[in-house]
Amino acid sequence: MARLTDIIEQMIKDMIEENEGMVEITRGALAEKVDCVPSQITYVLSTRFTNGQGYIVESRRGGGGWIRIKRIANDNSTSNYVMHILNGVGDTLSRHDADVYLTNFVDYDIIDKKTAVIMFAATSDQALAKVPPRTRDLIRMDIFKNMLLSKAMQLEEEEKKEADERNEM
Amino acid sequence: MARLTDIIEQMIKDMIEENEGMVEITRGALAEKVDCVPSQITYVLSTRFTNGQGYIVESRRGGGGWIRIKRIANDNSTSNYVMHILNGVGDTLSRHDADVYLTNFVDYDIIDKKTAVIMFAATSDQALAKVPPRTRDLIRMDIFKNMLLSKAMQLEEEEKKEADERNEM
DNA sequence: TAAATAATTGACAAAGAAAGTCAAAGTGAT
DNA sequence: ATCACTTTGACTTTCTTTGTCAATTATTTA
Repeated sequence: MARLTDIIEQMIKDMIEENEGMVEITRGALAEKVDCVPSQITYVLSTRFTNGQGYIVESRRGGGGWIRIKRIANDNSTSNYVMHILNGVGDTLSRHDADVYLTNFVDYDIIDKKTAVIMFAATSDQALAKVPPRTRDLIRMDIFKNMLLSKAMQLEEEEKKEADERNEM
Repeated sequence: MARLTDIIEQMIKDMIEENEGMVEITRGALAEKVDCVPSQITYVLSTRFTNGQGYIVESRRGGGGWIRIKRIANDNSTSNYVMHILNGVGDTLSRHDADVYLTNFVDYDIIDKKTAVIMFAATSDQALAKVPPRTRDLIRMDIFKNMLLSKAMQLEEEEKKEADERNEM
C-alpha cells in the first residue's frame, strides 16, 4: 500500500514541519533518496502541494537549481479566510479535493475535527452514490459550499461577539 | 446453495471482526481469492455494506488503490440510539423532516447546535438544487444517514474513552 | 569574454494499475 | 411467468509510474 507518492508527500511535509513552514530541496537528490525518477517528485508537487492545498512552490532550473516549498500562512480572520476559499473554489469538487480542503481547515483551526468528519461524510462518494457520476462533483460542491457558508456565518457571529465583549470593558 | 454474494459478504465481515471494525482490501485481490469478477465485489459492497446497515465504505482508484470498509460497533448506548434511528427511517427524507430530526437531536443532546446547522446546510434544498427533484429526497437521506453514521462513530469512540478512563481509576 | 558543457528543473506523453459504471444475461422464489 | 436478485464482462475513469526531450542556469574552457 505504501504508494511512492504518499511516501514522498510525507517526507516533504515532515521537512516543512521541521523547518518552520519552508523547505528547499533539489529534485534529483530527493528522487535518489526515495529511489524514483525525478519526474515523480514533480508529480507529487503538482498533485499534493498546490495553491489550493495551501502551498506555494517556487523553483529554479539549471546548475545549482532548487525547488522551494512554502506553506501559506493564515493570518486573516477565520471567517474571512473561509469566505476567501469559498470565492476561490470553482463549480465542481472531487472527493479527494474535498478531503484536502477539510484537512487544511482542521490544520488551520478553522473547523474542529469532528465537524470535518461530518462534512466529509456529507460529501463522500457513498452519500452521493445515487447521484449520476456526471453531476456528482457538481452536487458535491454545492453541498460543500452550503456547509462552508453556514460555518462562515457561525464564525462571523463568534468574532462579532468577541469584539463586543472587548468593547464593553 | 451458497451464493457468491453471501460468501463474499461473510468473508468481509470476518475480516472486519478480526480487525476491530475496519478492513482495507483491494478489490482485485479479493475477487481473485473468491474467483469472481471484480465488479462482483462492488455489487456486494453496494448491497450489503450500506450506511443503513451501519457501514462506511471509502475507496481510491489508481495504482495502489484500495477499498476501506468501516463498521460501527454498536455496543454503546448513545451510538446505539443513533443507529436505531438510522434503521428506523426509510429511504427518503424531505427537507422538512430533516429539520424535525435535527431539532430533535439537538433537544436530546445528541448533537450540538452548530453541528445541526452544518447538517441542515448539507441537506438543504439549496445544496441539492441540481439534483433532479424526483431523486432529491433519496439523496438527502443518503447524505443524512452518512453524516449520522459518522456522528454515531464519534459518539461511540467518546463513550469508549470515557469508559476506559473510569476503568483506570 | 564568448562559447561550450554540464547540471538542473519543466512539460508532457505513454504505459500501468487500480476501482467504477452499466447493461445484459442468468437464477430462483412465488 | 414474473420479478427481484446475482453474476458477468466490456468499457470508463482515476491515479501512479516512468521516460523523453526541451528550457534554463551555472561553470568551465578557449
